[in-house]
Amino acid sequence: MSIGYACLTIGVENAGFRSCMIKNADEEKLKELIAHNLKSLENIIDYNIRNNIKLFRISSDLIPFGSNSINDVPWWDIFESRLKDIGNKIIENSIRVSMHPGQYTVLNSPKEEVVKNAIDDLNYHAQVLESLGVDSRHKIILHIGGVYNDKFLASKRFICNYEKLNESVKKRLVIENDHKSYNIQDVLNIGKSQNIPVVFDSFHNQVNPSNNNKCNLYWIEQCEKTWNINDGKQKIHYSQQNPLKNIGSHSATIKINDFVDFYNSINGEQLDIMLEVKDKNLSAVKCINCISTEKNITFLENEWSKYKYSILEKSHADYLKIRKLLKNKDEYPVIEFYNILEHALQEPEKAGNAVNAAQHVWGYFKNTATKIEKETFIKSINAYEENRIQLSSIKNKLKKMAIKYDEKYLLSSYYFAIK
DNA sequence: CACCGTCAAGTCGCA
DNA sequence: TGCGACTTGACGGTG
Repeated sequence: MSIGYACLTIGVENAGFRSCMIKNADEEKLKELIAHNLKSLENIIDYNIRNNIKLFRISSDLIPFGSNSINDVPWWDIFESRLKDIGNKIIENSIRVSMHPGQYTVLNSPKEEVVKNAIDDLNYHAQVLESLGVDSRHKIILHIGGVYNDKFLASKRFICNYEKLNESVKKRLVIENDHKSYNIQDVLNIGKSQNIPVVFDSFHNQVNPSNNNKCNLYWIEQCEKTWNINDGKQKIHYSQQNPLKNIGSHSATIKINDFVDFYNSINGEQLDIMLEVKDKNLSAVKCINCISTEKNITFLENEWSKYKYSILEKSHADYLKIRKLLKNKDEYPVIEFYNILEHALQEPEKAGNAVNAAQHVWGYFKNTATKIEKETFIKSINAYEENRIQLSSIKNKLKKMAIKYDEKYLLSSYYFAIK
C-alpha cells in the first residue's frame, strides 16, 4: 500500500516547474525550461526517496507545450540520459509514478481537431513514461470527457477513439470518474467493456454519485475487477471538499480524522491511494505516518522539526501542547499530534504570535547577520506591528537569509512554505 | 518586490 | 451565435 501526492511540492528547494507563453516558446527557451524542469523532477524524486513516499504523479507541465506543435524539440532524444537517470531512481526505489492529462484533454469530442489534440497529448504523456523507462504499472489517468447532450453516444465515441490509440498509450491508460459528467458506474461500464482499469475517485463519487446506497468499499471492489496483473496494484483517488470554495474544490489539507475513517472503511492496504490536496506532500507524509505499521516517535519528531515555527506563529498554546505530547518516547500519539497541528494552522494570523515566531527564526542569524540585515529585520518587525507591511514580507527576508547562511534546519522547515 | 491580469486548454450554460 | 465561467500555477507587465 502506498500513499502519494500530485505534481508539486511544498517546502522543497529547487522543485518548481517553469513555463512560458506560446509567443516566447522558441527552441532555445524550450530547451532551457525542459532542462530546468527535469532537474526539479529529480529533486522531487530525491525528496520522495528521503521521505519514503512511494507514489507520485508527474506534472504534465514537465515538458512545456509537450503535445503542442509549437514544441518541435526532440526532448526525448536530447535529454535521453537525464530521463533514464531519473527513471532509474524511480525504479530502484520502488516508486510508482503516474501522469494525468487535465480536463482539457478530451478524447470523446465530436470535433476532429480536439480528438487529434487529445491523442497527441496522450502520446506525449506515454513518451515521458517510456523515456523514464518505467513499465505499464505506471499509469496515465484520463477522464471520459464531455457529454454533448447524449452520454451514450459520447461514451461510444470514447470507446471508438480509445481503440485507435497506440499500444504504448493503451497499456498505461486508466479511466476515472469525474465530479460533473461521468459517475463511477458510467466509467465502469466503459472500463469493463474495453478492459480499461478504472480509478475510483471517492470525492468525485461523493459530489457526483451514481447510486447513493452504495458505499466506497462497494465501488472499490467493483473497480478492483478491472485491474490486471500488468496494471499493478489498484489505484484510487482521495480528496476532501474545501469548505470555502465551490463544490468539487480540493481542500487545503487532508483532515486526518476523516482520512482515517475512510481508510478503515475500505481495505486500504490492498490499494495505492493518490491524494489530491493543496498542501501536497505535507498531507501525504501526514497520512503515511497515520497508517504506518511501524510506530516510531522519531517520525513525529521529524515532522515537528518542520512544523514547529508555523505552529508557534499561530498558537503558543498548541506549541506547548505538542512539546508535552512528544516527551514520552515510548508512545506514538500520531492522531492527537496531527489534530493539534490542524487546529493551530487554521487559527487566524495574530501579530503577537507571528512576531514571536519570526524572532525565534531570527535567532539563527543574530550572531552572524550584518549590521544592515539586523537593522532591516528590526524595521520590518516594527512596520508589521504598525500594519504597514505584511507578514509575508518579513518571512521572505528571513528565507533569503536562511539561504544565504545555509541554515539547513530552517531550509527544511515548512515555516516559509505554509502561508 | 508585491500585485494582478493573462495565458492555455475544451465544455457548457445562458443571453 | 457568441460570450463568460470554470480550473490551475506560472508568466509577465505595472507601480
